[in-house]
Amino acid sequence: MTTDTTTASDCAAPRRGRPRSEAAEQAIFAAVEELMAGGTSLPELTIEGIAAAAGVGKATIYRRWPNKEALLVDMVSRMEEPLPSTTGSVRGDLVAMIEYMRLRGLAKRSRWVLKAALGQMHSSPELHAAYRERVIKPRRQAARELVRRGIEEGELRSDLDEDLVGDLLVGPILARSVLWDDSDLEDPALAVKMVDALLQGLGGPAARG
Amino acid sequence: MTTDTTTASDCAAPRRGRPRSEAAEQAIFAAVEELMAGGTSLPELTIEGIAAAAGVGKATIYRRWPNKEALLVDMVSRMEEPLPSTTGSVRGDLVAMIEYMRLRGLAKRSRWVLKAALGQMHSSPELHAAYRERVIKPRRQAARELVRRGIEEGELRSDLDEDLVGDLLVGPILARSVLWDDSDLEDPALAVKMVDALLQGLGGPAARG
Amino acid sequence: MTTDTTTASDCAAPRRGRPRSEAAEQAIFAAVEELMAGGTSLPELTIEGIAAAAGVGKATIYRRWPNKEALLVDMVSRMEEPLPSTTGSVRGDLVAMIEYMRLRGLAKRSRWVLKAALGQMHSSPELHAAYRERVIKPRRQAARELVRRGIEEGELRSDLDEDLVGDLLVGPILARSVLWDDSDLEDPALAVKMVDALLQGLGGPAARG
Amino acid sequence: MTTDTTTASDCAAPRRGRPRSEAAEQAIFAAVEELMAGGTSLPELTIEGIAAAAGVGKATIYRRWPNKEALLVDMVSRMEEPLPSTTGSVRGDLVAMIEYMRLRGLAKRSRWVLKAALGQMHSSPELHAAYRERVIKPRRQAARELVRRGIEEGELRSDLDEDLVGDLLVGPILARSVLWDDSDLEDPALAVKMVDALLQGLGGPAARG
DNA sequence: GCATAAACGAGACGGTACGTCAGGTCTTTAA
DNA sequence: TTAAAGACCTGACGTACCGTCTCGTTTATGC
Repeated sequence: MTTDTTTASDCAAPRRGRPRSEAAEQAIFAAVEELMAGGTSLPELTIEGIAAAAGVGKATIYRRWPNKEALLVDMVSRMEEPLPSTTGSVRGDLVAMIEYMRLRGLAKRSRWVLKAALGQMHSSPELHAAYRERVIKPRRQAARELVRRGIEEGELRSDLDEDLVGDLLVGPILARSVLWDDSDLEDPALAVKMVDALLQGLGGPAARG
Repeated sequence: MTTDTTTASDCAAPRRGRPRSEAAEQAIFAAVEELMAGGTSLPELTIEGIAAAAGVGKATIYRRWPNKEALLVDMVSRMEEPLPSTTGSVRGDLVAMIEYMRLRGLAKRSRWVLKAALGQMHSSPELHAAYRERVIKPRRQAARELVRRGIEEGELRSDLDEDLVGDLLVGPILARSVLWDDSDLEDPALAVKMVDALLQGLGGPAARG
Repeated sequence: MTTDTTTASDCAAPRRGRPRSEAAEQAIFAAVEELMAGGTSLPELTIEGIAAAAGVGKATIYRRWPNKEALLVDMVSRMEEPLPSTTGSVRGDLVAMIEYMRLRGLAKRSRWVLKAALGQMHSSPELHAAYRERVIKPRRQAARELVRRGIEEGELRSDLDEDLVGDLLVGPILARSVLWDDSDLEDPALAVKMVDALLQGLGGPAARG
Repeated sequence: MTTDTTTASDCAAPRRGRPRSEAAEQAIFAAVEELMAGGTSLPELTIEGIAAAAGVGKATIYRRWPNKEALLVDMVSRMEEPLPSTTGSVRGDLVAMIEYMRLRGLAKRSRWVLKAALGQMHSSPELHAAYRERVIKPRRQAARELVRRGIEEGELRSDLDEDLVGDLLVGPILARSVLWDDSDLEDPALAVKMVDALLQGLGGPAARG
């Protein structure tokens, strides 16, 4: 999706000519953030505007990403930080993971990028795939890993499909952060409540009896 | 956002001048469906193209909706059918609701509209609000209603926030239908599995003990 | 070019149905004059605007004239007043004719119509012809008549083509009123100067000797 | 009104960015001529059509001229060739000047442009001014110059306003070429007849006696 | 050290779609 | 039947961006 020149710096070929300017790249990222922070909606965010705001030629952007969406996905995947999954118990890790997603959904800086990429990703199949490959899949993978560990350690039921359990855990927080209002994320105890409710089940006395 | 002509059909004023053509409206809807069915991606779906496919002037579209997104949201909300919430037990109703959403997510005809509106809705706040008001809110409302009934009848725990319970039930299926792949919806027993897992809880012997 | 209904009011047929509103016609004329007086340039003068300003439906205009230009030509030809050709000497009549054209060129009310029609008349051949037939031809005809009389009475040379003499007399004042600035028409003695200069000839001593 | 690129070719500033394509400019001019030659009337001559015929984007036209009229005025002023005022006697020069205007009025290639610009120039004051400044004023200036020379050399009367004399000479041919029919220009001896008639005067025996 | 080669800013290029406006026609209800 | 109102289809308007392509300049390397 993006060019390999930056990551593949250890390439054997000598790459003659003037190297790509790192400063330009940073200026582009900064311009996008600044524009979005300044109330620019996503369709209003044009390559032309980014180039102008960054003091950069349009070709300098197109040399790095084939289109606006690729640039955004690239920005998103760069913002992904490793899950802080280092806690002891599986329940604690689940809470940590959901809390992490809650905070990301709340964070002003990353929220628009998240929503943007999610929103626009349906436009083209390849972008959709790229986003799922680089952002969603790792998260689901981490969730599944956690679920597997929980099953092994007996903290989670073993008679259920791992993927299903993973989605039951991750789905609600994703829906709240992406599809609905931001106000639904403000409760600091949300992660704990969610995990506990899910672990214990929603059934009342009638169902439990 | 949308025209009042359909809802305000009981208006007292005589509405002078030539009335809006119902045929044109249907032609527009049909053209959108046809184009999307024909592999047109969402940004490729232009007002100009819709007008041409419908054999209609652009102004006839702009007279009804201010932009493409409003047209899509309108289409979505017209496709909304009342939930078949007529079953006996609360668990049965929950299954029915989730099954309904699963089928809607699978249905070729409505899926792209759903995704489209969801995807593009982040572009402008007013559209976002409109979509939430006319599509999401009713669904959440229905879910909450069901949850309340479940609590009253003892089928659901009474010590939890109703909204939270509603989201725990609705979130996973929404995430699967909107954010992820369509292949995750193919299991016909999915709704039953989800509801039962949620009601009984995900906790294993360690947590339960 | 225009409809005959107004002039042919003595038509034998009973003309069933609601008769055409004379008030509407006057309102249209008034609206055009008002708009033009209000600084509306000619391409800005739209049928739609006229109808709105006159409080009249567009169809009411189209029922009378096929297009904007026809309406203007009709207005021009209605404004044409008979030449005051009642004076004694031919020289006096020539001066009167040119003075009449000078005043028409200066008159705020008729100037824009004159220029408008002249300007737009090149757009379509039939309009061009209509304008020439109803406005230009009568003037040239009157001028030629005058020239013929002048030749008969010995006040004008008889060895020249009548049309040429007519144009030599009428051309300069027409050019000044239509093609050039309005400031060139302000001299009240212009008509006398022109006619006398033309009658006596522009040649100086060298040519005359 | 027009771009400076052609006239200000000696500009000191480096003119950054890709330079404007001379080929595109020529293609535009050619397209206009071709369209007009092909029977397109002036209001039918759209920017859209010109761009299509020239194989050029609309923006390429709008980058150079603010509207259709400016483009036409520019074309007219580029077609202006220097008057062939090199003859010996003042009378000869006058004949040459009027003959030149007669031929321009007859010339198929320039006639429509002339009429077009003259016709449309009344639409907007700035265009009117531009046309007068770049086309009409030079012609009148040349005529006045000639008149002054004629007065000095005694070939023209010295007791008349120079401007008036100029208009008496130029007005008739202008009226014939612009306002009236083309058939009035066909006589090859027209210029000589006009000048001689004007120099000798139109007055007959009665006036002369 | 000096050519080579690529990236740089700027901005013009051919296009496409935008949302608006007006043209001229047609279909309502009211007079 | 005409009037007003206003919706209809058509098509041009002038603008904004798209993604590509020159320009002249700058900046690294490699001969």
